Amino acid sequence: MAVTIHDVADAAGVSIKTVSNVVNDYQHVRASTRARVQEAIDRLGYVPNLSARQLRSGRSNTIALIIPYLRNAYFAELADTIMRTADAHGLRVVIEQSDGSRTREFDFLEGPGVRTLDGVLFSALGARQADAELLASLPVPTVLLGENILDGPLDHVTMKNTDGVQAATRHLIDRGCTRIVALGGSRGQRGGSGVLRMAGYEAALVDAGLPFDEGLVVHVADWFRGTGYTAMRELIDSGVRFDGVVGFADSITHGALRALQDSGLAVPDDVAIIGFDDIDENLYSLPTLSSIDPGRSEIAEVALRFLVERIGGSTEAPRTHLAEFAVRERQSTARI
Amino acid sequence: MAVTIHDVADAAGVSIKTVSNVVNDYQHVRASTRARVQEAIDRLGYVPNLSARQLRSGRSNTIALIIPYLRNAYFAELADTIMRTADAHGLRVVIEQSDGSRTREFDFLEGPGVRTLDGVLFSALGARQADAELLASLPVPTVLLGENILDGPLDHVTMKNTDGVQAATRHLIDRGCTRIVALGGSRGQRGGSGVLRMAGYEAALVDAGLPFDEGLVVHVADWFRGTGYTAMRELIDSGVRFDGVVGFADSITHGALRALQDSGLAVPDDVAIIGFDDIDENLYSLPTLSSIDPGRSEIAEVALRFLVERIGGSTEAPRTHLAEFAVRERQSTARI
DNA sequence: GTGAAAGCGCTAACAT
DNA sequence: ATGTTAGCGCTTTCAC
Repeated sequence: MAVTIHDVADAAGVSIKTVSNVVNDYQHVRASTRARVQEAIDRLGYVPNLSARQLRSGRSNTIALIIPYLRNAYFAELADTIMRTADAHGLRVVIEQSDGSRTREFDFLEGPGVRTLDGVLFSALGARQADAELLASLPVPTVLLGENILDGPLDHVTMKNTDGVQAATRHLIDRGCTRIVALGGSRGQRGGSGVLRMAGYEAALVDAGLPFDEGLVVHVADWFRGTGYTAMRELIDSGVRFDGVVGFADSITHGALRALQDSGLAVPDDVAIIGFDDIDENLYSLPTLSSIDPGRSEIAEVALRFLVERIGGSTEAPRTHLAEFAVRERQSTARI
Repeated sequence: MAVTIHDVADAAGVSIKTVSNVVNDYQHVRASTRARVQEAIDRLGYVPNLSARQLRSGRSNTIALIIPYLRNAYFAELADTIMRTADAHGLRVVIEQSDGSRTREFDFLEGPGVRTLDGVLFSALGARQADAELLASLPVPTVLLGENILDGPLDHVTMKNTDGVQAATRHLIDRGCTRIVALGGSRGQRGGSGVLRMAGYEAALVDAGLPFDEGLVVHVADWFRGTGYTAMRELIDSGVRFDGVVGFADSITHGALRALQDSGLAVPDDVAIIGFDDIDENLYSLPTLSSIDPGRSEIAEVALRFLVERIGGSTEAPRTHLAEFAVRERQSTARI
């Protein structure tokens, strides 16, 4: 059997309360007592039982991060950033993959596992605006990342989807592009990132006095590389002409880039292309991929700050924070 | 306060034991009783408290996966595969990032958090052969993934590093390459994957009667894209001539690919290049990257099977399993 | 500054 | 087939 607080107490000749005080860095413990207890802890190799601590205190110092897919580089990089930021708050992070399924999202959010957590960061993909009410009655503090549910009952930290894509589109226009493909527009729900990003595309066209051509809008069902590849191949094969592409996620944009090249189109000479997310891969692809940096570390920092405040009992009205974005210019949109 | 088993028992007019029996799908419960209890559970919205269950039973149905870096696509894809496999065993997975640091690895393995877990899958990077003894006395069942500690006290599931790189090198030789760079050889410890892969490279040269040239061996400190890029640039700038590259990890190989192209070398015409890991990115790079598929799903399946057996109390002698590999031929090594 | 006692919610051992 | 009881290891409350 493992060493318990009682064993330490016996060995040090004190009560378990005193051992607990030492373990938890309680201030008012006589130095000599503390030393004696610490010696016993070290000698016996005592390690506190977190299950017991959690059952009693109701706190686990652990939060969950719900994301759709770990294989998607954007989410893997987000998870990494969040884990490191959480570390600084003394919080551990467990990652849940939802596969973008609303059912899986809520199975987790309402299941027994979530109650062992101090809070949740929820990057929703399946959940909709209509689920706002369900989100209002979750058992633990939750902060939303990403889109889909706007003006909901929860703190919400995300990126400037519309402004970012508008800047990306303007970047292509400034470069001389006039027929720009919007890759990743989704027929999806109001408030989904596909829709928000589409708005940025349209706004940039309006600003520049360029016509909006429905034939340049490519819808996709998901954001895997292969989906971007297939969609771009089909567009090219359909005979549509264009000189720029703004991809709504780097993953599909890399697929599209490859499709352009397979079709004999030179990038950026024939077609300039820019993505969104600024994943590590962009720095080493051929050509390197211009992208919108959505401010991942700002998102991680603010989301954790909000969550820690809620865990601490804050009952402020729900807040929304949009991280600053930046255009990262690389070879795929270089001037010829 | 949350609804407890007592509340349900009162509501259903039974004892807490009966509620527990229903919740845990114990067979010998009268159908009518079960229905009554279930109704109370649903009506009250009872959800079991996992902390209490774990404290009492000593089981959490959760395992940890320790990996160096989530940002590295190989590990992100491995984590995904393992999470899905674990799901089928009814196990949850928490991911720990070690940054490849021995200290971080052992801080976790010997810390309080690990005792709340039923087992650990440990992809060691910092730990060494010399740590074998420490690994023998871990508090929970642990299965090793990857290299570094061979013939240790634990079950060990990994890939055919030597055979895989030997096949990759032979693939280049078959294609006509005679001066092949080994990218990723490490001066590291005996048993590290860099060393094992290096052995495969040398074996293939011997088989083919090709000379071993130390000048074609490039050492790297880590496996990030940028490291591969820099190392390849330096090699090229040094004036060494070569017509093939076998990269010991896809990440550094993608960096090297980009460096070749930046230096005006055509792939595969001037230089053929093959990697190791078979990450998703290989399918969409320009050119697509040939690679060794190390058998990730087999690794995940066997590792979980071993771990589940150990959790079940198996005291068999430590086993080693090497997954089958496969050469995935793509454009980067296509015959001209 | 330290101790005694209670009890978090559950499962397991033993009754019946 | 169901009930009773004990106790997992800890933190918390209240004494002193």
